[in-house]
Amino acid sequence: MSAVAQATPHSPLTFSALGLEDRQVEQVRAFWRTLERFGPGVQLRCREGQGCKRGVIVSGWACEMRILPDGRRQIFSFLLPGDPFVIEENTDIGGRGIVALTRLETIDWTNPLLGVADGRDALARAVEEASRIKQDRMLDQMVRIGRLTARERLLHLLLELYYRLEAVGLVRGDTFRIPLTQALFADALGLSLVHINRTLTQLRREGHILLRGGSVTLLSREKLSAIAFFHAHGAPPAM
Amino acid sequence: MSAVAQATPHSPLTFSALGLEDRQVEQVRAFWRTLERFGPGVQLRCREGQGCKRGVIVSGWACEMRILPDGRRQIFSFLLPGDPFVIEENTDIGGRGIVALTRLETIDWTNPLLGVADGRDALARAVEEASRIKQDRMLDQMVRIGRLTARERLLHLLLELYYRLEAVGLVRGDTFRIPLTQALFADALGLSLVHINRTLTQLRREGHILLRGGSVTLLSREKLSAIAFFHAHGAPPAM
DNA sequence: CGAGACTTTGACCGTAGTCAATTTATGTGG
DNA sequence: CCACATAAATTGACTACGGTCAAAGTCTCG
Repeated sequence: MSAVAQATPHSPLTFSALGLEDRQVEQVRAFWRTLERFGPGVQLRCREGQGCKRGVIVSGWACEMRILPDGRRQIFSFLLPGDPFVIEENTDIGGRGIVALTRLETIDWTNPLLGVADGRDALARAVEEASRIKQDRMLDQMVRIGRLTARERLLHLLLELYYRLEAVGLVRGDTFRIPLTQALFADALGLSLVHINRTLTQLRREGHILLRGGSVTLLSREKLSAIAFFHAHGAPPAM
Repeated sequence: MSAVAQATPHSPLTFSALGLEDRQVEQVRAFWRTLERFGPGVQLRCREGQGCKRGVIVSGWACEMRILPDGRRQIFSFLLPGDPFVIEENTDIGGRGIVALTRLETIDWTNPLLGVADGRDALARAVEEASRIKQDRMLDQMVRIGRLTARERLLHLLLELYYRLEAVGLVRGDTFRIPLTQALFADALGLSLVHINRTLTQLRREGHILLRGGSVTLLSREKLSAIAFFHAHGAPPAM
């Protein structure tokens, strides 16, 4: 419970996982000086000439997406508090953009911790692990849009978000805040806005979910997981 | 003229012809001792207890896929000669399996080259680059199955395979060998076998492609790329 | 030549898309 | 606190892309 932990009210995972010692607090302060803020809809970009930028989401949501020349969009993944990300230089067509979905805060994790051998290893390991889990989620996303039905896709995505947010302490009971419009669901799941609406309505009528005013509640995650073939990734509780 | 793609058991090349120094010959021999063969349909697995296995495809095709409990399949990517791959321990449900689609030859790239400083760096860089490009292709795959129509998906995938195979010298003119059944196309593109068949028939009738007996010809890649919103990855010709 | 795998075709169905209008938040300035 | 503007959600009518089922035709290879 150091000053560090208190400085991250929205993101309990990021630093506690690193086990920083007191003498490293100054390093962390430097870390926080790299804080950046973005408004909803803003695309994250890296400085001119720099190869790329590596950061971590502190608060807010973002997404990785591509836009086709004719306007179709595909969202690849959602970035939640605690998630590391990399912005590539090539930000335009054919690439992958990162866009803030809410007010967003990020920090840089490349420079400040250089030289802190211990923290660096822990950080590297944590980021590597996060990267591995993210790859798994990319595969989940492909299965969703490639082989699941609309209702399965929605439930599968909601379950993923539930467990990711739970891991960073952003779930209360069975409920969490979700700043996604139905248009964003559509672009993430490869469906039309209208069909998302109808499927959500159906799921509500069947008593599977509650969804209003930016909050979702998943009733009986057990049952929903079975319906949507969902399996959680990351640190498995094993038994 | 890729050495990797062409190197086969029949290759009569002598080491002296390659200009290798004596001390390197043993390294290369060790390298080739890790050659493994798999038959079509066989799933690649790692030794018991080992964390994972890293290899490179020498000849043949494979794919990464997941199978759902109810039998639905999603193919994530195809592995072609020259492609590096990693086999994870957890090979079962919820994971990602690598399956040979043809007779397959692979080599290990972890042990043998350790200690060859120069080669190690080059190898590491090459694999890192390959990994980056593969990530980009994963995003392409998501756009395909999430936002493209059946005809666009097929053309987009065929174009990807064309350029990847061209890069390793496996294309002659506009034509290349493609060991994929229509069922595999279906599982890769999130469509049904029947619809793949109809779409292919249509593309043939329209004069876009030739496809018979395991060979494809792409007529006018320019036009097809425009239709399918295709952009090649990897070493960009830039100008 | 025969068995099995693969492809092709037809008939019909259903999930999801499109278009368009209406209703309901959400938010902002007066 | 209300009026208005805008974004988001909802609903209906209709369309169509793609799925399913089933049968027949081809190709391969032992």
